[in-house]
Amino acid sequence: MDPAELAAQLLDVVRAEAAAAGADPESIVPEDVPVERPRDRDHGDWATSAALKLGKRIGRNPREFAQAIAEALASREGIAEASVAGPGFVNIRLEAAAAGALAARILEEGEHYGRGTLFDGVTINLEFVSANPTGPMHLGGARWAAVGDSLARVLDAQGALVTREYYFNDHGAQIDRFARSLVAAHRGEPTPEDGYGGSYILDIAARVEVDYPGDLDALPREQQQETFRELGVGLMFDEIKASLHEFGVDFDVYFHEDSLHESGKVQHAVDRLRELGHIFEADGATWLRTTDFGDDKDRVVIKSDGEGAYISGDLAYYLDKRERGFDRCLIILGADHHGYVQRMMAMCAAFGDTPHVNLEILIGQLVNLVREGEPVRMSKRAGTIVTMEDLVDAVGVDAARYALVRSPIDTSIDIDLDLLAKRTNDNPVFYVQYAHARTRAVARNAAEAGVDRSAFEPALLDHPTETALLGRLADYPRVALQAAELREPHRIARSLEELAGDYHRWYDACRVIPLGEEPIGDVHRTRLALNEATSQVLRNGLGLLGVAAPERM
RNA sequence: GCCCCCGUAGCUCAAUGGAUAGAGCAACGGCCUUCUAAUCCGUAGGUUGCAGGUUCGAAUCCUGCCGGGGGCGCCA
Repeated sequence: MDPAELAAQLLDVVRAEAAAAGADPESIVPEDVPVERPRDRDHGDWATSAALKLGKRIGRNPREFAQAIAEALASREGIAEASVAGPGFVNIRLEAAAAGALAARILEEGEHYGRGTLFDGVTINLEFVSANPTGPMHLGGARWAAVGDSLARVLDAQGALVTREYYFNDHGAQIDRFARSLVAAHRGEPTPEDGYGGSYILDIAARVEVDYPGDLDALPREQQQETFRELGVGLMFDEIKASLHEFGVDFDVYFHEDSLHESGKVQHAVDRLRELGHIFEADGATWLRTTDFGDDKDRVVIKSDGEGAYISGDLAYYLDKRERGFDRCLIILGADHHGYVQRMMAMCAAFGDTPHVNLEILIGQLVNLVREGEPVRMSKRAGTIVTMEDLVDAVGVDAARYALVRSPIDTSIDIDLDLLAKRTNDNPVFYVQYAHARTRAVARNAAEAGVDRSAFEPALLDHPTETALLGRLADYPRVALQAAELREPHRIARSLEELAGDYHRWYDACRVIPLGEEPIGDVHRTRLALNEATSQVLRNGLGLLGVAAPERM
C-alpha cells in the first residue's frame, strides 16, 4: 500500500465518521486528511492529523474523533494497527505484505516511479543563468545553472514541457565597457575607469587578434572597438556555453537581446501596450504606466534619446515568450535583481496576463566566497572572481552541482574552495552516490551467487530497517511533487540523503546473499527486489539533480 | 529612509502550522577472516537572535526590535 491508497482509505473513513457526527461528508477534501511520515519512526509507518484539523469544524473532540478514525481504519485490509497519540494524531502501521508490495511496483514503473501529472501538457519556459558575456561564469552563475537545470528536470517529471532558455545580454553599456576593455588590453593601455580587469580580458583580446583576418590597427578607432566587441562577445559566449556544457547544463534556446531590438520586437511590444492604453509620453520619453499594476513608479520604456531603456528588452522578451506559446514563464534571478520583480509583474499584468502564474520570478540569494573563514569580495571588474571552472576543478562536477542544489535558493551559501578541496568527504553527495554504488555491488554479487527474483514474498520484508526503507521509498513521489509545486529541487537532495541512510542501515542488518551454508530462500529473492527498488529510486532522484549514479566507487 | 532574503548544535545546513527541532562534518567511544568500513552503532552538543501576539499546537504565521546580506537610476 502506498500513501495514495492509504490516503484514499483514510478519506473514506473520515467522511463516514464526519457523516456520523452530522457533517456533510463532501465538505471534507483530501487536503483535510494528510498522510504524513511521523518524525519518530516508533510512532508508526504513517500518521494523520486529520482529527486535529477537523475536530473543531465538525464539532467533535479531537481525541474522540481520532479514536473513531483509528478503530475504523484498523479493520481495513493491509492495516496492521491504528492508534491515537498525543492531542489527536492517528498513527498507522501497515502489514508487512501491504508495505512490501511497493518494491514490486517500483520495479514495474522503473524510471517512471516518482513522476507525476501536476503539469501535464503545460508549456514552461524556464530562464536561468543569463549571465552577461563580459566574463567567465562565476560561482553565482554556477548556482543558477545547477538549480535551474535541476528544476527543469523536476518540472519535466510532472509532465511539463520545459524549454531551458538563456537570455544572452549582448546589447548595451556593459558590453561597450567590455569592448573598451579589450581594446585597451590590445593597445597595452590600462583598464578603463569603468572597464573590466582580470587576466581573461588579456586572453580574449589576444584571441581576437588571432581570429581577425585583417590588420586591427588599420581600423578606425570606432570600428576597431566594434570588431573587438563582436568577436570578443562571441568568444566569451562560446566559453560560457562550453563551461555550462562541461557542467552538464545545456540550453534549448540561447536568446540574443540584440535580436529583440533588430527585429522590431521592442516596437511590437510597445505598440501592443499602447493599444491596451498603458503607454504615455512625457519629458520626451515614452513611459509605461506600471503604477496601475502595483509598481511604485512608472517606468521609462523609450528614453528621450530614442534608445530603448533596459525594461524595453524585458517587455519584448516576455511578449515574445508568450507569443511562442508558453503558458508559464519562469525566471531565476539573483538577489541583486529583486528590485525588478515588481515592475516585471506590473508589465505582465499590463499585457493582460496574470502575475505569478504566467510570469513567475524566483529570487535566489547569492553565493559568497569564503577563504579561511573570511569572506572574499568577488568582483568581475577587479578580476577577483572564482569561476565555475575553478569550482569544478576543485571538487568535480557532481560534488559541485550537488553542493549548489542542496540548499533552498532563498538562503545565501558560503563556498570555501580550500575546504571543499581538502575534505571532499564532507559533501553528502558521496553518501548518496555510495549508497547507489552499493546497490549495484549487491546486485552483481547476487547474480554471481545465484540469488534471482523468481520469488517475491513481501510479507517477508518485516525487519524494522525494511519497514523504514519501504516507507521512505513510498514517500519519494510526494517529495518529487512537492519539489515541483514549491520550485524547490533541494528537497530531492535532502530526501535522497535520508533514503541513503535508510538503505545503509538496512544493508547492515539484512543480507541479500545468504551467509556460508545457508540456502538461498525466498527472503533473499525478495530482498533483492527491495535492493533493486532502492537502486531505482536513488537513480531517479539523482537524475532529477543532474548528478551521476555510479556503478562503482 | 523604503523594499527583499537570512538568523536553528562548534561548522555547513534541514524541518506542509504538528508529537521529544533533525542530518552531515568536526569531537569522543565502539563494530571488519561476512553482499563495498566513503557504511553502521553509541556519547556529547540547542532559550530555533530578542520581546510580544495569533491557536489545541509556532523554528514556521503577525507586530516591534537587534544583527548579517542584497536592492532601490531616462545604468544594464
